[in-house]
Amino acid sequence: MKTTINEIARIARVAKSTVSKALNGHKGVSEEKRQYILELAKKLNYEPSATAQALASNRTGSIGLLIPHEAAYSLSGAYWSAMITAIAQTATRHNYSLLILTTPHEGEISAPINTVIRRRNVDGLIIGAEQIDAAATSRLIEEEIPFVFIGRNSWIHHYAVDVDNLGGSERLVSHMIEQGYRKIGCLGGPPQYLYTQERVQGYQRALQKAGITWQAMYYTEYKSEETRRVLGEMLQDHPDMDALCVTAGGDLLLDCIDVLRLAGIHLKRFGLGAFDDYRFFDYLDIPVCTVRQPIDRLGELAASMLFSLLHHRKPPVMQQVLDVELILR
Amino acid sequence: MKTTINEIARIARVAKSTVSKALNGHKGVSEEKRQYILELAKKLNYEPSATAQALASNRTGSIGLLIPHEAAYSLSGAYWSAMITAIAQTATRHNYSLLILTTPHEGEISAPINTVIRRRNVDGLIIGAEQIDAAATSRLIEEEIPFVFIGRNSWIHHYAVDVDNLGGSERLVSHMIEQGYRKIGCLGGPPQYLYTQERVQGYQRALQKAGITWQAMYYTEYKSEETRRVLGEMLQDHPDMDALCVTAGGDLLLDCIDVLRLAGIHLKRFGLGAFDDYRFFDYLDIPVCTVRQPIDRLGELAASMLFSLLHHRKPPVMQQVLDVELILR
DNA sequence: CTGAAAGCGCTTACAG
DNA sequence: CTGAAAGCGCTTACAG
Repeated sequence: MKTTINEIARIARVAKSTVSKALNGHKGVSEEKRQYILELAKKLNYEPSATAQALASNRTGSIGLLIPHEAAYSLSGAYWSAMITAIAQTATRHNYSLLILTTPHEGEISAPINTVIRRRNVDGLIIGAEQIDAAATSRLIEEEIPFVFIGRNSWIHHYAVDVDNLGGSERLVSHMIEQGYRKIGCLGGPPQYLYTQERVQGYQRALQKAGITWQAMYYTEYKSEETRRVLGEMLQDHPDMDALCVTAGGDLLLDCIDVLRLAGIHLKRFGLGAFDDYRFFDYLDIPVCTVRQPIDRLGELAASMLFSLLHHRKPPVMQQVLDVELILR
Repeated sequence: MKTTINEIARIARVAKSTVSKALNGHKGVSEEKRQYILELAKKLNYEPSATAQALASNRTGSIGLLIPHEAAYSLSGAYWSAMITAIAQTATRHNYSLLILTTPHEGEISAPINTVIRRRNVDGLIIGAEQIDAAATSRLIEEEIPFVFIGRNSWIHHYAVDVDNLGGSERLVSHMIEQGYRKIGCLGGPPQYLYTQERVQGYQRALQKAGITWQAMYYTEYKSEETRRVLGEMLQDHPDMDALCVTAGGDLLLDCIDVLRLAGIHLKRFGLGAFDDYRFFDYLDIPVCTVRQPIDRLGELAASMLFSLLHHRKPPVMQQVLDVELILR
C-alpha cells in the first residue's frame, strides 16, 4: 500500500541504508545509484513516514506555538490568527508541522510546558514573552528544548523577535502633539511587561522632546473592570486631559471608549492613540490613531529563527526588532 | 535520562510487554502487578514517547485543522482564533495534539490534503465545509482518513457540526420587520455555499410569513471590489430599499457600510442585519443587528465527533446543528 | 562506495 | 497470567 524505504531497496537491489543515504543527500553513495534511487522514489510516489523518521532520528518534525487564553477573545483573536497563519506557512516551507498548545486555564503555563518536555512531541517552541515565567524558561533551557520569544522579557536575554515599541509609541505621541493636543495622558498595560515599559518610555520621550511637562501615567492589567476604574480615576484627577494614549489596542481601547463616553467627553475633539491596528477603527466616529505591528513578518521571523536553532545554526541576531507603521486617523 | 518502558520493566523484573499492558489498561496482567507497575511509572515520572507509540500503533496522536487563507485577515481571524482555541483544548483533554494545516495559496486545498495522506502525520481532520472540493473529499474517504466538517456541504452528506442558518436568518429578518422595515434587501455570499442558500431561505421565509412581497436578492463572492459593485447596483435598482440583510459578517459588512455611506444613505434610519457578531458593532453609530454563532461549542463538538470516529464509535448524530443567538442593536 | 546490523520506544500477536 | 519475539519505518555507526 504505502511505499517504504524497504520497498525501494528491494526493487533497486541495494541496502536500505543506501536508500536512506541517497534520499537524505548524505555522502557515501555513488552518484549513479543516487540518481537511480531518487527517480525510483519519485516514481513510486514515496514519502517518508514522519513518525518513523521521528523515532529513529530523535526529532519530531514539528514545532509548537503556545497561545494564550485570551486568543479566544474577539480582538486579540485577530492578532493570533494572523500569527498562527504566518508561522504555519513558514513551518510548511521548512517541512515542519505546527502544533498548537494552549493553557488549560489563564496563565497556567506549566501544563503545556511539562507535556512538551515529557512527551517530546515538538522540536522547539515559539512563545509570547509575556506568557512565560522564569521557572518554565529554566526548565526549557535545562531540557535543551530550543525556543524563541515573540516580544522580549526584562528578566532573560533570549532569542526573540519584537517590534520597535519605544519608537512606535514616541511617533504616535509626537503625532498627537502635532495635532495640537497638549495634555496627553497615558494608560499603560501591565507594568511588568517590557513592552508596556517601552511604550511608556516612548510616550515620555515624545513629551520631553516637545517640552511638554504635563503628564499623567496610569496602569491596568487589562481586566475590563479595572480598566474602567483606573481610567475613571484618571479623568477625575486630570479633568483637563485632552488626549489619551493607550499602550495596547483591542478590547482595552473599547473599554476606554466606554468610559470616555460615559464621562460625557466629546470624542471628536479628544485625541485617542493606541497600539495595534484594526480595520474597524475606520468606522468609528472617533479618530483613533494607531501603531500597526507587522504580525506576518513577526511570525515568519520567529519561525525562521527557531529553524536556525534547530539546525544548529546561530541566527544572525539574537533579537530582531521590526519597524512599526503609524496609521493616522 | 528519560524513563522508558524498558527501564520500568527492568526495575519491576517483568517483561516490557507486561508493562505495556498494565499501562494501557489491557487485560492479561494480574491486578497486583498492574498496581505495582502503575505506581512505579508514576514514581519514575514516566510519560510514553508520543513518537514510539505512533510508530508502533500506527496512529499519530494528533488531529489536523485546515484553516483557510482568509484566517489571516482581521475579522475572520477572530472566528478562526476562537475555533482553534476550542479545538486545541478539546484535543488536549483527549490526549491529542492539534496540527494546523494551511493552504499555500488561496483555495489550493490539495497540497495540505496530499501531505496528510502521504505523510500520515494526523489521524483525522477537521475541515471547513466550504474549503474542500469533491475530489479531495473522495481521496480522504479512499485513504480512510476520518474527517469532520465545520458547516455542511450540498454535495456530500458527511459528519458535520453546523449552526441553524435558516432559523437564525429568519429570526434576524423577522426582527427587522418588527422594527418597521418593509423593503429589506439581502446580500448573499457565494451562492454555491450551503450556508448562503440557507440564510437566503431564512430571509425569504421571514418576508413570506410577514406577507411582504418586496424583495431584492444579490450575491457576492466576498471580494471587496465585487461587493462594492454589486451593492452599488442593488441600490440603483432599488432606491427605495430601507434595510439590508447580509448573510455574512466581518469585512463584507464593513465593505457594505462603505458603499451605503458613499451613497449618502442615512444609516441611523437604515436597517442593517448580519451574521457573526463582533464586539465593535457596539461602537458604530449604526445599529447592526446580528446573529451570533457559538464558535466554542462548534469547535468542541467537531473535535469530539472526530474523536468518536477515531475510536471507532459512531457519533450520536451525523450532523449536529446548534442554535444561534440574536444580538439586538 | 556499500551493506549488515543495531537501535529508536513502543505494540501486538503468539506460545507457554 | 506471563514473557520472548517480531515488527512499525526509519537512521546511524560500523565493518568490509
